[in-house]
Amino acid sequence: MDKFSMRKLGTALGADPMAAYRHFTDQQDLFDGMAAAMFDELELEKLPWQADWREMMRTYAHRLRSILARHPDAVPIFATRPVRSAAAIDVGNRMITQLTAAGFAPAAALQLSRCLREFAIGHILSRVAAAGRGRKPARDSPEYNELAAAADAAAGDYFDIGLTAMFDGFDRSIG
Amino acid sequence: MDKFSMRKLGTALGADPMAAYRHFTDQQDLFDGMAAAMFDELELEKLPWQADWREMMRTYAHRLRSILARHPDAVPIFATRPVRSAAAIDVGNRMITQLTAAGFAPAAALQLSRCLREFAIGHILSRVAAAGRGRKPARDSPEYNELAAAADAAAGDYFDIGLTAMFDGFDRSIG
DNA sequence: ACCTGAACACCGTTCAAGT
DNA sequence: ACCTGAACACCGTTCAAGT
Repeated sequence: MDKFSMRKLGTALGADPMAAYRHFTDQQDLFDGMAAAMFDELELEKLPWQADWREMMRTYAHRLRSILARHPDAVPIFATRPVRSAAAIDVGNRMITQLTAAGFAPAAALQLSRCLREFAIGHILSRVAAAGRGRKPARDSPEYNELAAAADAAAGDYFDIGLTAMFDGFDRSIG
Repeated sequence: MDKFSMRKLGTALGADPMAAYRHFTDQQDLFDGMAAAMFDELELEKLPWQADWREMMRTYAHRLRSILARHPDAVPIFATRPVRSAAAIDVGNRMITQLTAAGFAPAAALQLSRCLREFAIGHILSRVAAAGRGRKPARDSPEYNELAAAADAAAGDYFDIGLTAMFDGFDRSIG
């Protein structure tokens, strides 16, 4: 698959190259729509809102990660724009509500939710970025890739470890 | 300032539009160089390697954030590629060394350093992304921006709070 | 050996002309 | 009212031709 373009989108879907402009005013507008559509994949109704706040937030973060992992080419698009769709605002509000009910001050609840989202996005972004480089010969110094591979093997899948650290750290602010 | 291009880079520096190709083979190659140059701004020799591991990691994360904040247009470029420069490898090795000396298992040291970098990049990326949208009228629903602004005011600068949470969480793995 | 600029194969976006 | 495709102002990259 080669690089995305507005023209290719239309032709790939069997329409004329300008067809996208009949649905979106702009490339930015289309990208905003893509980010909102990815957020919708969270299926907010199915998130465990009634569970313990750690399980709720953990499930949210893991689902976000797996959505982004399914669309690696769209990760940079998702990561570089704030999503302000109805679903995004809804998820945000529910999270704050549940976290404050669990004992967090409103500001701390907001901070926790943001830290989590930022960590998840940074994490998947680095995974996608690293994956995008594996192919090339890297004629300069092939040792780097081996070193990176060895490091990856040693670190394993540390996403959940990072999440747990965040939870443990924020947990202290409840007492 | 309008969008970057290889041609504009040359002309902006008083040379011909193709001048960049005499120094870099590619746009990717130039971007890799930019990311490495930003990493060099860390001035690794001046990091507090001998300090407590928390202070060391905190200083590293804050310096990384302020470097990226100084170059907002380059943040997406930095965030979407792994930096494998000599300075980057050096910083990584020193961090692992100091963290293991502080009592972390090698794998945990690697995980902590990665979680921190990913959180820092995700954090600054979301700040840059949010800042890039403030200008537009947002004819659809101006309330979103006010809501976001109110939320920002309530959350304040929570970067250090996120860092501290990570530290506290990983601290438990030492005992 | 280095520099230049024309040329190629694309882009995003607009808009007059068709139906 | 919707669709089409030509046109405009760009891109990244290559490469023959100059010096």
